[in-house]
Amino acid sequence: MRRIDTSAWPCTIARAADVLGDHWNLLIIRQACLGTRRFDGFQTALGIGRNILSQRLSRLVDEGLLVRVEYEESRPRYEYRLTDKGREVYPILATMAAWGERWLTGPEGTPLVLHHTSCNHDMHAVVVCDKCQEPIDVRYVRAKAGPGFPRPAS
Amino acid sequence: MRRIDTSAWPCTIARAADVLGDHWNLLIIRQACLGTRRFDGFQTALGIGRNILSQRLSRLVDEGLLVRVEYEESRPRYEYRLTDKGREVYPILATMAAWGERWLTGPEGTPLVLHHTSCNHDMHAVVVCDKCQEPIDVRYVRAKAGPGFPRPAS
DNA sequence: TAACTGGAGTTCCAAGATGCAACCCTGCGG
DNA sequence: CCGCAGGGTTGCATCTTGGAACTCCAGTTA
Repeated sequence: MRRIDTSAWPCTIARAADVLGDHWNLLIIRQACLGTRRFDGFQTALGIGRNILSQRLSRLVDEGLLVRVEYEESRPRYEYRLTDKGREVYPILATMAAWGERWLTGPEGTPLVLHHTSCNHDMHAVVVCDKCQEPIDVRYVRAKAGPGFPRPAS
Repeated sequence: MRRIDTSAWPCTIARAADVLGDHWNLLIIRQACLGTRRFDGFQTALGIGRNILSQRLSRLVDEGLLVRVEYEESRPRYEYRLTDKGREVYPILATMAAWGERWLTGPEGTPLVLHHTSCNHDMHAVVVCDKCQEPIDVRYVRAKAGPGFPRPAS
C-alpha cells in the first residue's frame, strides 16, 4: 500500500510532514545544506541506496526544494541545488538538532556544534513567537481555523 | 529490509530524524499537542490504521515522548500523555507549520492559525539564534565537530 | 440473563516500499 | 582500446503499510 498522502489535509503540519516526514528527505536536505550537490556525494555521505536516492531527489525536485542543474555540457552531469524553499527547511533542521542535542545525547556530549558566523558564537536554535519574541510552549498556543479551512460541507 | 537506523549517527539531526522522520509520529505528536490522549481519538482524528497506530504509540512510549497511563482501574483503559521530551517537539512542529504556511498554501489561505495566548496575538514561529536573537539562515551557520564526535579511529 | 456497546488492541493479507548488488550509458584520459 | 567517473536503472528478497475483520473485557440495556 502506498503511504497515505497527507499533503492536502487542512493542516500545514500535515502538509509539511508529507515531504519532511521522511528521514531520507530530511537527511538529504541536511546534506545539501552542508554543501553536497552531487548524486555520488549524497550517496556516500548518507549510505543510502542509489535507487532510493534517485527517487528521493526526484521527489524533492518535483516539490521544488531542489533544482537539478546540468554542470557539464559535453556529458550528462547534473547537480542538485537548494532552492529558497529548500533552504528555508534549515530552521526546522536546526530546531531538530537542538532537540536532539537536549534529548538524544549521551554523556560523551554533542557530536555537532553549530556556529553562527553572523554573531560569531556557538548557537542553539530557539523557536520564538514573531510578535513577542518569547520562546514558544505548546501550553500557550491554540490552533484556530484560518481562512483556508474547509467549511463544513452544508 | 528494515529502514536504516540513524539513531546512533554522530549527528543530532540524524538522531532526531530517526524518530521524527516519520509522518505518523509527527502527526501523533501534533494530535497529542492538541489534546488527544486516547487510542480511538488518535485513530479517528488521523485515519491511521489501528495496527500502525499501535506500533507507533509503542515506539513513542519506548522513546519517552509519550507515557501510557491507566485511567480506569476496573478495565484495561489507557491514555497516552506527552512527556517533557514529547512536548518539546512542539517547536519543531510549529516551525514546520510556518514553513508549510509559507510554501504549501494555496490562494485560499492558511487552514490553521496559531494563537499565542501569552501575548494574545496570532503568531508565526521564527527560529532564532539563542545568542544574538537573530533569525537563522543556513548561509551563516557552520557545523563543527563537538565533544561527542567520534575521533577518527587511529 | 442475554445481547449490546465502547475502548483498546491483535491478526491476516495483499500491495508497496526498501536495501543491496549488479548492470547500463557517455565521453574523456592514458 | 581499456578503464573510469558520474549518474542512474533494473532485479530481487525482505519489510512495512493500510484495510478490515476478529478478540477481550467490563459495564449497560432490555
